[in-house]
Amino acid sequence: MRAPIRSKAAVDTRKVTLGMVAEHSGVSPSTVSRILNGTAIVSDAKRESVERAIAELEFVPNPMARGLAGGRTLSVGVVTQAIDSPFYGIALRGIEDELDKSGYSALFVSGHWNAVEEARCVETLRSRRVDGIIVLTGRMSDSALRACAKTVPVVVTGRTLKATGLVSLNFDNVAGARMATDHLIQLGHRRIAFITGDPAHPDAVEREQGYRAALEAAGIAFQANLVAPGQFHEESGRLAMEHLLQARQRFTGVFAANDQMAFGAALALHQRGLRVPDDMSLVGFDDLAASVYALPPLSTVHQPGYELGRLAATAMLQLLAGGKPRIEVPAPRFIVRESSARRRP
Amino acid sequence: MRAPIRSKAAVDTRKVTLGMVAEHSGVSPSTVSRILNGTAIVSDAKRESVERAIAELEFVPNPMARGLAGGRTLSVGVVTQAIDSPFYGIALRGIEDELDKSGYSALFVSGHWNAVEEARCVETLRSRRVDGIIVLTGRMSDSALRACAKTVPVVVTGRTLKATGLVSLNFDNVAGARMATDHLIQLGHRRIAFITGDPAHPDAVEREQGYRAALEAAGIAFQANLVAPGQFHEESGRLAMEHLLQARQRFTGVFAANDQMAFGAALALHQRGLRVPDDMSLVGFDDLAASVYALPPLSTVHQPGYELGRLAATAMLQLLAGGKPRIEVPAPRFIVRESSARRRP
DNA sequence: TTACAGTTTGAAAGCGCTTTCATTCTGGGC
DNA sequence: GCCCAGAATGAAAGCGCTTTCAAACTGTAA
Repeated sequence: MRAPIRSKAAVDTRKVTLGMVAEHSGVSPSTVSRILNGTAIVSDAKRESVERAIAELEFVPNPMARGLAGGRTLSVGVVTQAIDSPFYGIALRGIEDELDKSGYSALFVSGHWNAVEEARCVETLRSRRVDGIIVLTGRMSDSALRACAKTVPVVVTGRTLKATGLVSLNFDNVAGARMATDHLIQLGHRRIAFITGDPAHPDAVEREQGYRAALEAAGIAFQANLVAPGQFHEESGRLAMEHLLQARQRFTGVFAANDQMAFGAALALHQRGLRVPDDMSLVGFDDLAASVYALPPLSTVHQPGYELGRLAATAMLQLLAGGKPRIEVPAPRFIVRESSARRRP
Repeated sequence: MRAPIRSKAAVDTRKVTLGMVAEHSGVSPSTVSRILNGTAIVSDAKRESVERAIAELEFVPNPMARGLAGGRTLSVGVVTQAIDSPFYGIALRGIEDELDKSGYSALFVSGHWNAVEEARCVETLRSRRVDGIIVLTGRMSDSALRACAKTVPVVVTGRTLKATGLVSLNFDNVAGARMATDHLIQLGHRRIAFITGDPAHPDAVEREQGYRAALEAAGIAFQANLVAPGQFHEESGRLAMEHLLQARQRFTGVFAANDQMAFGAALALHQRGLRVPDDMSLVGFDDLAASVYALPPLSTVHQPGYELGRLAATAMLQLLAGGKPRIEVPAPRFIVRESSARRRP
């Protein structure tokens, strides 16, 4: 550090220690620590003088020392699948924002949809002594998660799981998928194709359930050949659509288990010269930021990614504070845009 | 990962300390530390016995203790703008991947395109004692960055800057923008609109330079009223296009300073019933993953986000190792897809 | 006034690791 | 056979903070 302008405090910020603050304000280190952490009652006089010293010296506690001594690191690990995923990205932001408010910081690691890598991620986080772990969906087994929760607070999204030290936040995928399918049905569609997500992913299974439930409720027979397998990414959506089209199935609407696949499907349609929604209605799931700008803008189930992230962080914070979080996940909403239209007579 | 099967070591991993390893293998803690860090020569016999003990006990060094004692944290901070940005997201992944290989981990913080927040981010990172800081573009002044580099190694993208302890990786935006514009010119377009990025952002300025340079080289006069200001996000692109259209300017091609704005522009065009590329050619910049799935797929300048991230991380690693990184940033390439076509006679 | 519960405070012992510094071995060179 | 440079190792002092534990007060009941 060179010419830090700030007048008095040309002090090398990095080197100001709690001890110096103590000395500067004429109290013991213990007292400073107590004030810092609010661990005990301290007379107003001392508190004030210490606070002044902290300000003057620009003291910033060293998180490592804190962590070493106190056993807490004020950091929480977040296991995501891909840091660049459009859906998880926004959730990460929610987590970051919320955690930040409480002075915690997030450590992101990506499992890349791979149980082994995910386990490694958790190890990494544990070795970094994070105070808690947030798992965004992920591939690890429920039991692994439970085991993990034995030693460190865990918040997991995309599952419903009960255990001590473990909070799960599950979005109602079944209801969401049902809304999407119902929407198509209400527009007069009867032959509705479905592009699934990766079946190893609970979200995918639940969304298929919703699709089937809607069909059943409307008295439409489920047809296995109207279901094409996808992997939740664009290319798989394109391929699935391609597949559906090649199979010469007749259908007028498609529900893709997420928006990314819907984009891929839209491309396949475009390449075949089919127009959305005139020739084919298309709906997705997630309501990514990009869906508003899809051509045509995509009708889809809104999933509050940012909010979900914030809620997960909130739950973690409560867990860390020793509470029993009661978190309410927002209900799904269907957003009608331009990719779905009444079935042409 | 299931039940913690591993026979003997049902030991609580988190509690195995270097001291225990020392005891277990009959040497002093110093020796264990030396082996761990390769700081000195140790007889083969001891080394072996220590390594065995480490394996048996499943010892994992505590990063906090290491950090406290040794002054290194094996973590590098990354200042990004928005963790959910499609472009930066992929770069983050590159950074993560590369760092991971060397046992470092990344700490991401988002500045949200705001110099003040960014400064706070840097503070946070410093207080966490990261070993180095990678800044993805960002808003801070060059001098602030230089000052920062005095105390901790810094790698910054999106600028060209010389200083000790500071590496800058700049992508050739001018050349890229020129390629995009040239492409349109070669297709016969003469009246080419440009949607700028946020002028506070160097990338934006450079891309405009490239646009102008291409025009000039082709003997086309620059027209200020064919330039509409954007902010690098979709909505601003839509608005800019709207603006251009309303101004009743005549033009047959549009170059948006990034893909996100191109998406917005495409939507505006769509809403006006104008077709791409038949009525209007559109090109972008960045080559986001989503651009392949845009309708029609977007012609754009490929920017190697992942690679850029990896390179930044590599440079940081070299800096940390005390080297003088010589990093070569890949040259821009133009990717022709379907959003651009020969101007109709 | 004395004793005692309750409240503030400080001293000191770590947290788990790195790193001097000193010590014990080596093996040559004389 | 003796002395010394150099190699291998260990002892111990921190790194900056938290957290007992005990000491020093405070006020109050007897």
